[in-house]
Amino acid sequence: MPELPEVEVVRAGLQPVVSGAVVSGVEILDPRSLKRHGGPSDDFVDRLVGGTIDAAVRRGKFLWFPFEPARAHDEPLALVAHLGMSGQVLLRDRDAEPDRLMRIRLDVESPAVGPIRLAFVDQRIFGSMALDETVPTLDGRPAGFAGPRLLGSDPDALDARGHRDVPGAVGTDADPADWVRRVPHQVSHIARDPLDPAFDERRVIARLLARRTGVKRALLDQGLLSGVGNIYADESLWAARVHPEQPTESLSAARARVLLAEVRVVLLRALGEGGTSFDAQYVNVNGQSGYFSHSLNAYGRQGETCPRCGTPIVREAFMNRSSHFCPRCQRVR
DNA sequence: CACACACCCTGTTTGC
DNA sequence: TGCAAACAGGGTGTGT
Repeated sequence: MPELPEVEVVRAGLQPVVSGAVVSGVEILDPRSLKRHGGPSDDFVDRLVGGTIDAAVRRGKFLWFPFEPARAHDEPLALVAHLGMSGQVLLRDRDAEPDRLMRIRLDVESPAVGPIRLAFVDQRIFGSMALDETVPTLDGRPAGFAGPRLLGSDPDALDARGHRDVPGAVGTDADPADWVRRVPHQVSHIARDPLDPAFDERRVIARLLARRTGVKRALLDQGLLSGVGNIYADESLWAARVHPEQPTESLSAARARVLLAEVRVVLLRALGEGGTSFDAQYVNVNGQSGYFSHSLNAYGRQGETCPRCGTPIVREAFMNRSSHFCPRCQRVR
């Protein structure tokens, strides 16, 4: 469940369960799911067991759990999870039948719900878990979103750009905990996402216009802005009436602002519908699917009519994937 | 530094 | 029905 809304749905589902939870047991069923862990499986297990998870934090498509090891460590650690193309984190009873494609099993004692299992399930093994050191954020702002509820679920908390920035809430500037302003080393090169209160819109637009590539490639560059993948790139470009191959250097700042505004609208709408799901592969922590697939205007709709003008949506090969757009509404100009 | 591309993997769906 | 090919929403490393 790979893009920002789907990862946020998972994060929000885990946050109340993992906060303050003590890890009681870890089993690596497939070591390939630890490929981003800088050490052997034994090291992963040994350092995790007995420790306490502080929270569930997300930046873009990356999810991590700030973590206090059983024995005081010189540097704060984080358990980093990336879902890749097909990863899931599912909450299961410990005596439940194991999920067939479970790669990592984490048993925790949760203050909120008691003993429970976090099952890392991943068909294609593009996802991973890892223990990683953390570094302070460069701008001194919170490293990601760690709120107690789904991002965007409280309309009163959103500012004009769709940002949530509530003083005093976990994961905002007012939170004194150390982990709030520390980011896992392997996430530190990932840019902030467009729903992050610390997202620097002017700087991102300046960098976007300075590139010499197609605008969709830029939208997918997680070092420029994070959280947008193939589905939401296509949906945002459709909403903003921008062709995916529109050269970035030909965009006006005004058009770039409109595009980023549409990115936010699309991400927030998807959040409101629990994310996009095409099948059982993409589910929340309880195994339930979202509904945004019913709201798609371009993605996966090749041959069907554009909801705006009635022209058939086309699909074109793009970076080993596909772009879907309306050839009439979205022209290179 | 920025960009384009190859690569990593497996299970399910499709088309013959 | 059986089989192979196509397909899938990710990030990273490398070479230019």
